[in-house]
Amino acid sequence: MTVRTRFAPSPTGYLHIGGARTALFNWLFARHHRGRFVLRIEDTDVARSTEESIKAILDGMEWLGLDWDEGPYFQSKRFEIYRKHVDILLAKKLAYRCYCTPEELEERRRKAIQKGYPPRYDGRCRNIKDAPDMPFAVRFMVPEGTTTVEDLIRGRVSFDNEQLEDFVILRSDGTPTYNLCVVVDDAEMEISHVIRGDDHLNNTPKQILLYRALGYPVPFFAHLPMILGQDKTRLSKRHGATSVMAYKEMGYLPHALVNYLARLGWSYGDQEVFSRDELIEKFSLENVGRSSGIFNPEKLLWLNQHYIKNTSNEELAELMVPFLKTLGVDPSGDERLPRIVGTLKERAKTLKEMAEASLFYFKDEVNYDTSAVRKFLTPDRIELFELLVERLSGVEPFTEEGIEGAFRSILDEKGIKLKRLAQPVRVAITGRTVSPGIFETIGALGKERTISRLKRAISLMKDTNPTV
RNA sequence: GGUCCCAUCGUCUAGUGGCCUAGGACAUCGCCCUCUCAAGGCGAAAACACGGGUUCGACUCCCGUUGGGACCGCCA
Repeated sequence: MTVRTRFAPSPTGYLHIGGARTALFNWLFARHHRGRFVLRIEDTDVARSTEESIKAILDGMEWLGLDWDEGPYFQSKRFEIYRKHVDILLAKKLAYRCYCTPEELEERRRKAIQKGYPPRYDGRCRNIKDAPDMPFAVRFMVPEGTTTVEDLIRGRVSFDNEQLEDFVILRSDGTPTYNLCVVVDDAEMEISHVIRGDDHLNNTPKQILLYRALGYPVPFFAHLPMILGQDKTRLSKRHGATSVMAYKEMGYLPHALVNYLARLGWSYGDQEVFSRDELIEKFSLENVGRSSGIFNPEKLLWLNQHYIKNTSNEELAELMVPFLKTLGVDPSGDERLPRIVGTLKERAKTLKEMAEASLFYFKDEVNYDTSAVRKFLTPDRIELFELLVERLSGVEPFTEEGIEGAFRSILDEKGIKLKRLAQPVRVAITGRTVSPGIFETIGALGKERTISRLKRAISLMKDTNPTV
């Protein structure tokens, strides 16, 4: 049997963290088994579905590298197929027309809750005659008995059919509902494994009943635990960024998010870091946990930092360009970029952070931190700086080793510690007290710029009444 | 309210009856390294929700309690 999985989002918003993980697990399962991964857009709710949302979901999938083999299929274009299935059920007397109006149902539901009864449809239209002129919905006739879900993650879960009401499969406006569409599509698209969120477990018996009524084979089910926010409630906007694309904008690497999401609910011994191929190779439903997990942004951040650190300078240079541009820097043609990135990548948690930290390399005017200047750019270092300018000018080629040599020669002569010289120089060329290593910073900045910044600092120090 | 699911450090988790004095990772704290900040290294603190069984022996199996979550729509 070839494995076929699917991701079936409804386009009523962006691709969020929870959806992305569901998509990822389906994708991993399909790839692991060399099966097919299908994308299907569940847009039967015409009122709430939007084009932007479809695009947002596709963009998110693409960014994460979750490529699909078939689709996207759109349920809105398959209404005829669903109608046909409803007719079959109607003909087999496994479904019936219901003439109750939504208002009546709402009223009855309200009363039931008030009296403490379960708010369930009572099946009153089961045996009434068809009235051709009246608007109707179609309900599935739930048989008596027990329905058991054989879940690959939860095990065997049984439901008493009495708990299932005769649910609507076709609305009075002629559009089909979720439970019907999902079954028809999964059956027709020959989905072998339905891997989805825990929140669908309670729908599963209804769907199994539908598969049977329609004469379709029942697929395997696997219900993934939910992802919760810090307060243990279902992850939502209140918990901060939940849109996948928001993470792109914040400077996350797609694979960091993939790695993080994979480990939220799934594990492989003590291993935390997985390449894409490793994930595919090692993923299995057996190692998916059963309890819901809390989304932990700090661990994601750590993974992001880890991957930034381990990405090549060239690649990072390219990834950082859009972030620089939004900061007003156009680095195109600047050959220093890979090297600059190299000095920053050990200490950046996001691409955005890295871009911000790199600004001093590009701006002609150093943005001085006043208290740093006051503390480190004092007149007693003028001589040291002049000496450094002289030595640095003689360094050719301008390599890190050469730069360090220039520094060391001064330190030896003056009998001072590197600290004495490095901090003021750092302030002079970056404007602040925190930066990458001083030699690599100077190397990446370049000879001309370094010397001009040192000279500018010297004149600042000479100025008894400096304005910075 | 009814039904269903879940329960190991703050968080993600390892653990499938003796290997557990419960392991790893993030976060936290300390030390080392050091030109600042990071990174890195070393170390510390930190958990089997509770109560009953079953068993020679339970984190592991069963039951209950408690707690959390989901679903109960002519939403998906």
